[in-house]
Amino acid sequence: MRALLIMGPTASGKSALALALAERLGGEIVNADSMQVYRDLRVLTARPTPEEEARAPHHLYGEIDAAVRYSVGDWTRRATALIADIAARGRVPIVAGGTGLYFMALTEGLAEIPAPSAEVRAEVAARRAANGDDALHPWLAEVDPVMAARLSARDAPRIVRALEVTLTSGASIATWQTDTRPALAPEAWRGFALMPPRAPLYGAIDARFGFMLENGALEESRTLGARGLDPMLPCMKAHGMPWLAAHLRGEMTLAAAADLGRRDTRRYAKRQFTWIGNQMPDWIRMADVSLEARMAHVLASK
RNA sequence: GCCUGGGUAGCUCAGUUGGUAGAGCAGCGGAUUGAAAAUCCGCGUGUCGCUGGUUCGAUUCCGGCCCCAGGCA
Repeated sequence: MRALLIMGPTASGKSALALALAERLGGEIVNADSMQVYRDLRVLTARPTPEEEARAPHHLYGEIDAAVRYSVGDWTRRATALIADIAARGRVPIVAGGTGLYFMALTEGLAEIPAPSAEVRAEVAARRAANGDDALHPWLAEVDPVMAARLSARDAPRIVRALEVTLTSGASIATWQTDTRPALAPEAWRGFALMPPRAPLYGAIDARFGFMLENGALEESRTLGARGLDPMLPCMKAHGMPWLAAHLRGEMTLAAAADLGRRDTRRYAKRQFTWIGNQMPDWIRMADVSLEARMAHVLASK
């Protein structure tokens, strides 16, 4: 069975569409959202409810602890195996989520690169802590001029990654990345991108944040915050979490935290539109807004 | 009804002694190969309330009108 890939900006209704398709086609849903893989913030990350999960098989939702630094590589290996397994059982794999990089890893590929050694990671972290972020780019220019030229001097996460790979493997990450092959064959999938009008989507984002707060988002944040985890961990960066944490520390009002959470979410939606528009040229764009129209659209072109 | 203050970007405002205007926030465009809901790069998006007049030229000066906030009635 050909896999159906459903991408769209946050709050556009991906989960509802995936669920309706799964029920209609006998499908199983695979999560492609980098935050919904975590267990801790069910409400704040808009994960499907237990009732929704009971209506069709859901995979890769809420199974990772917030203390884990999950990655696109971890996800891609799991998702690829799951998609093959679902298809082998004669069911339709429906991959739904908003993380463009995850879909890209599936359809374009993710290079196999040796994991940086613990020693190198520690060395990079130590030098970063000692000399500051500004010292990272000059260092990269010494050991990997190609990547240094490619990256902005202020793009710390990518610079750190490039340093770690080069120092561990002895070869530039740019070299490793040239060997990239799709995890899914082109004929094995069909991609659909939800492209609703922007203004109403922003309205939905704003409204949803209020709904989240009314349904336990603040308590979730408090519980996660109480664990005292590194604020740089991915799960700690979920939209709203840093601001709600600041509010819980008494640094801002709940209203101010909510406004900032909404703003971050709107900006994220904009980046997702950009990703779809420029990284997913072959995906079928769907301007439809209603679930019925979207269902008809997908069923007609799958 | 009268007086005063104010109408400039989506919002809050600055400014132009007359040469079609700029900050913050919001927003927009782009990048994206193991943190990607991350991270980074780029961009003012404007009938200066409306309308006459003076002027080579008006958002700016003058007249009239409209709207908003106070105050006096």
